[in-house]
Amino acid sequence: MVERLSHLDAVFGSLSDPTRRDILKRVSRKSMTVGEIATQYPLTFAAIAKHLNVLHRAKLISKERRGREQVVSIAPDTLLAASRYLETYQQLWEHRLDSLARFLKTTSTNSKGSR
Amino acid sequence: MVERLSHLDAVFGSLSDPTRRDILKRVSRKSMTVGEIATQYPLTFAAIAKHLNVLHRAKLISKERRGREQVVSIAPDTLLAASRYLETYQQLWEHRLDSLARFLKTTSTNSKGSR
DNA sequence: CTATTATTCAACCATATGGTTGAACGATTG
DNA sequence: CAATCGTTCAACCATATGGTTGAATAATAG
Repeated sequence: MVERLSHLDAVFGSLSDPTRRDILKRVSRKSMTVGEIATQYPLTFAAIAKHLNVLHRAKLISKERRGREQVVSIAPDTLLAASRYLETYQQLWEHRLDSLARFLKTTSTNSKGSR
Repeated sequence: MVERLSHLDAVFGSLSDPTRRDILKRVSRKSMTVGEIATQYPLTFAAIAKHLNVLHRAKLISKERRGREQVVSIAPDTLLAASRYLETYQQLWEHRLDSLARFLKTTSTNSKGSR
């Protein structure tokens, strides 16, 4: 099921860093080991490991040990939840705009161009 | 069109705080003054003003002076951009899952009636 | 002009974050 | 077992963040 809502802190916090978004992009195309990921950036191995921890705590990725390597994969459900969250806002303001449109329509037929 | 990509840092960073998400929720229903918003939280006026600044820099809200008050409204386009961004990830992994499904299908027809 | 209301700015504090280096751990290879 | 490869952990540093209080500004009311 969808996690407690405060989980969104971690999800959006993770997404606020460009390196982490880039890691997520790469991993969403193809699962990669921690080492493979680390070579793609001008940062230390440890820095990348930290970013992966952040993504893991937010449940945006999953890790699976394969021999001595650790394979990182994307965790689609969490992204879906975040996306759904933003959609609710869209619905809210779309509803508002609709209401405004209706309001303008009814008042313009009613009023004599006041204000 | 859609803002420079580093803008996403600010957008997701803004969304990572529960107070700011709540402000956004309230404002998405109805435009409010800074003062009205501030009374809704157990924080100082200044703290709320800071949160509004963060949201404003991320272009998630807009402010408009009305007399001595400042009216805060939601800025739908930015939310839409963030939502679209997450959707591209969904598409990426959906594509991956589709590919996997096709792969499994073709390999099973190749083999001798497995399953 | 003065007072009042609404908001912003500035200085400060505590904690979180993103980065580093170097040591430690876990699994495989010889 | 020892050596090695891949990864994690710990300590540390600089800067960012979220909060406070108190002073300063902006617009209206008297």
